[in-house]
Amino acid sequence: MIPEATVARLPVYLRALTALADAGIRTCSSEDLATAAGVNSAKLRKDLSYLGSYGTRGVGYDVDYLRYQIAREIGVTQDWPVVIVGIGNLGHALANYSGFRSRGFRVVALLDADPERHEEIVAGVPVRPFADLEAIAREHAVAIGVIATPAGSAQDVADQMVAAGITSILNFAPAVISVPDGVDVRKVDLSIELQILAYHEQRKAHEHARVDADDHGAAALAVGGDA
Amino acid sequence: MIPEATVARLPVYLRALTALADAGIRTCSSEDLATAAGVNSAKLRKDLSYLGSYGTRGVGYDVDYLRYQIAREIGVTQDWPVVIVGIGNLGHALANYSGFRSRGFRVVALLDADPERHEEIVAGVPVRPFADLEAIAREHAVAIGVIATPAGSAQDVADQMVAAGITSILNFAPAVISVPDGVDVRKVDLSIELQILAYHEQRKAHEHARVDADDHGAAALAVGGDA
DNA sequence: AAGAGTTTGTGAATGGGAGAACAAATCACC
DNA sequence: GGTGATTTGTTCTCCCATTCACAAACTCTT
Repeated sequence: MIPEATVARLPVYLRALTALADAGIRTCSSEDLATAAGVNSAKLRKDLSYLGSYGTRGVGYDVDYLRYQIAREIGVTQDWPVVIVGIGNLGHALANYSGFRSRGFRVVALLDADPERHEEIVAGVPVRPFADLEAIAREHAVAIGVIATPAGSAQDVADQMVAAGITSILNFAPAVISVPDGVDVRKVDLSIELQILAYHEQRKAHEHARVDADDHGAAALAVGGDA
Repeated sequence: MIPEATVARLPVYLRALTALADAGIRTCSSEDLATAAGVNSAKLRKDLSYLGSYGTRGVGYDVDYLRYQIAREIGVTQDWPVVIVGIGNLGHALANYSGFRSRGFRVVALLDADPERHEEIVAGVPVRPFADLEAIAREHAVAIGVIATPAGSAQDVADQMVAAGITSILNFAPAVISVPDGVDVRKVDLSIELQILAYHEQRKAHEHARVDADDHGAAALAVGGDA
C-alpha cells in the first residue's frame, strides 16, 4: 500500500525522468532526480522504496528502467478513455491539452448541454449532447470523467457520470460535489489557488510592516538610550 | 500562525458561506457549513478557531460576519493586480474566468512572446509583448503572476517575474520552476491530477480482480467442503 | 583482491494534521 | 430565575508524512 502523498509525487518523478531521458541521460542518482523533481532526496528515496528496490547502491537509477516501473505503478502504460463535460473556455483548453494524449489519456468524447455547441469540432473531436453521456461511457468503458462546467451544473453532471459507470472524476467546477463510496473525486480550483497565494502575500506585507516598525522602535530606543 | 492545511481550506469555507448567503441564510452551525464545504465539522471548528472566536455557542455563526472575517484573513477584501503570461488555450480560459474578478483579483495585463498575438484583445484586455512585463508589473505594483506557457518557457518567465518584483507565482506549466527564498510558487498540473486518478482506478480494477479470485476460491472451497 | 569512495534503502525520531470527546457558554422555555 | 437543549472552542490522542542518519551494497582504483 503506497501512501497517498507518495502517489501524488510519482507523476512528478515520471515527468522528471522523461526530461532526463530526453536530455540523453541514462543513469541518475537520487540527488539528481530529486533536484529535477524539486524535492528532497531522502523523500525521493523513501517514495521509490515503496515501489520496490529499483536502484543500485553506489551507482544510482537506470533512467529508462525506473521510468517504466513508475509508469506501470501509476497505470499510464495503459490507455485511459476520458470524457470531458462542459466545453466552454476551460473545456476547450483541456480538450486541446497535449499532455493528456502523451500520457495515455484519450479524449473519447466532448459533451455539452448547450445545443449551440453541438456543431463544433474541438481538437478533432465533435461536441455531442450531454444526454449521450451514458451511451458513450458504456461503449468506450470510460472510467474517468472531467467536469468543466459552471458550478451550478457540477453536481448534476457528477450524478450522471456515476450513473454511467464512471468511478473517477476530475472536477474543475468551483463547487463541492458529493459522490457515493468507491468513486474518487479530485478538485482543481483556480481561484482557490490564487487566494492561497494572496494570503501568503498579505502576510509578507504585514511581516515587512512589522519589521519596519520594529526597526523604527529600535532606532527610537537607541536615541533614547543615547540621550 | 495559521497551519498551511487550514489556509488551503479557508477559501473553500468562504465560497460555501457565499453560497449560503446567496440562499438567504443568515446563520449557520458548524455542521451546516461543514456539509456545504465538504469537510468534517470538528475540523471546520478547529480551523475557524485559529482565526479567533467568531461563533456563538448554542447558536452558530453569523454568515455575513464570518464571511467578512475569513475574507479579511485571506486578503480578498483588497484588490490584487495579476498578470497572466502565455495566452494560449489555457491563458484564454484563465483571462475569461469570472471567478478571479469576483474575488478581488484584477487582470491588469496579458503577456505573450508571440508577436502574432499582440493584436488580440482577450476579455477586454489587450495582449502585450512579454518584454513589457517589468514595466507593467512595476507600474501596477503587481505581486502575483500566472504562468500559462509551455513547459520550456516556464523557468525563464519565472525568472523575469521575480526580476520584476513579483513574489507569488501560480504555475500551470508542467515544469518544476525554482525561485529565490521569499517567493511563493503554487503549481497546478492537469495531467498529474489525471495520473493520480488513474493510479487509484487501476488499484480498484486490481482489487476487483483479487476479490473475484477470492470468491471463486471460496466457492471452490465450499464445494470441496461439501464433497 | 582489498580498500576507498559512492549511493541506495531503511529504521528511528520528529513534526503536523485529523478526529473524537468534552467542558464552557449561550439560548429557550417555563 | 433556573433547567435543559444546543453548539462552540479546545484538549487529547492517534496517525501519517517528513527528515535524519547510517548500515548495506556496489564500483573503481591500485
